[in-house]
Amino acid sequence: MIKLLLAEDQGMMRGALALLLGLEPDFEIVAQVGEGDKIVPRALETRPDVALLDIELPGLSGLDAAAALRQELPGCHVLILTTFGRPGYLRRAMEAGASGFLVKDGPVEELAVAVRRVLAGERVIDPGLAAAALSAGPNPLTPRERDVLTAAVDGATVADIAAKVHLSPATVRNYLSSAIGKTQTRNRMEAVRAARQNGWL
Amino acid sequence: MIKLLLAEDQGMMRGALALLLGLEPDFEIVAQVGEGDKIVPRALETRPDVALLDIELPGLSGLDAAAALRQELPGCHVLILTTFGRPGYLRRAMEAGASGFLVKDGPVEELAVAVRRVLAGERVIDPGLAAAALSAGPNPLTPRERDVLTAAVDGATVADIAAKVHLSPATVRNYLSSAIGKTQTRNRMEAVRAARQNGWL
DNA sequence: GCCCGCCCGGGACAAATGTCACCGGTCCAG
DNA sequence: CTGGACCGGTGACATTTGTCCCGGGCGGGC
Repeated sequence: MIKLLLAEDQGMMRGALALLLGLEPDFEIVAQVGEGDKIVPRALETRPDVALLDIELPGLSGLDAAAALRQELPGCHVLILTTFGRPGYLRRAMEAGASGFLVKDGPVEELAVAVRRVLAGERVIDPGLAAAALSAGPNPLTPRERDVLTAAVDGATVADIAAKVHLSPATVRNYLSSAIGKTQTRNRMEAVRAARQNGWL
Repeated sequence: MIKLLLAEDQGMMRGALALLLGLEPDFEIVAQVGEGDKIVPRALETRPDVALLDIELPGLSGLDAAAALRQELPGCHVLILTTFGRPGYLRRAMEAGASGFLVKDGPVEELAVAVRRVLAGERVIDPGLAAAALSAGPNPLTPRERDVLTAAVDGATVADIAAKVHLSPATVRNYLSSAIGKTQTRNRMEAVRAARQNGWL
């Protein structure tokens, strides 16, 4: 019996996947969670063989949870299941020790076969996505530039960002400028967009 | 036998829901589509009793498709199924003649009961969402303000927007200013964010 | 007919933004 | 120990953005 943990915030998706995977005769869903910070505790309780993790989760990110999980429960394979096939996500997933990376666009049948292949020790990654991740290169943004950029989402002013990050407005503008330069964009919004696109956020 | 059409762009979600609904003994999925502009043609072929439509779809929006569907196939009930419970979406769905409005956050079990209730002539709407839709009021943005705002997403400059919408830069700034005023925000990005939030986009 | 809302534009002005040069400090690698 | 990267900050500058004037035109409702 293959024991599965399923982490996904959208209730309907979670329920549907759980039902679906439950139909496989040798699968057993031992835990379902909707928040990232419950992944590790529930995993320690239930000792799954494979953890299916979404990335965008309330609380802890699925990527961070994956890293923690590999620490706490090395026998548990991690399969990332996400809406967005962003190069930086894939890179971070691999660095976090994930065994596979699936996008939700694909057919459902992929899911069960991916679980089995991961359990067999294989790595499951979309070839096109792997190429994109390599061609995009590593994250060029420094931690501070990331902080400032993430604080700049949905139109915060320089003063807002400065307050959020506890920096001088002048410094914030410098970081924004350098981030804009590194992303080869023309303003902060294009920069956050580009950084998001690449999974650098 | 209740015949269903399922429109959803995310392959995994679509497949999972199809399998799930297929388990109900009296349900039959007669069509699955991943693009909005295929909804009406497929519906005309297969004559479903209920159409389950996502809103954000490539091609035609699920809301526009709903309106068209009500025209072409009045006997078919429309059930909107969306990630975002935005007030303006609900309003537009009702205006388009939808019989129900579900958010994907809820449990899967809701889905089948919603389909049955819709078929029984009932309307299925989250009460909290209905209240939000009423309290938010109707869309205050004029068509041009909407155009300019949607062209302003992801950080386009005034010149970019002007080119996209075929307007003078000065006019664009005027529309942006009035949109910012109506949304009670401080800059264009906050305005698009607020407009999005309310489903006014 | 007249008002009103929407459309399209211009000009002027203050504020915000993006860029650049420059400062000092820490810390790490060669 | 020296160069280089990152951090935090300042000041000056040009550009962009947001606001408030103004103008004219079109169409619908009372």
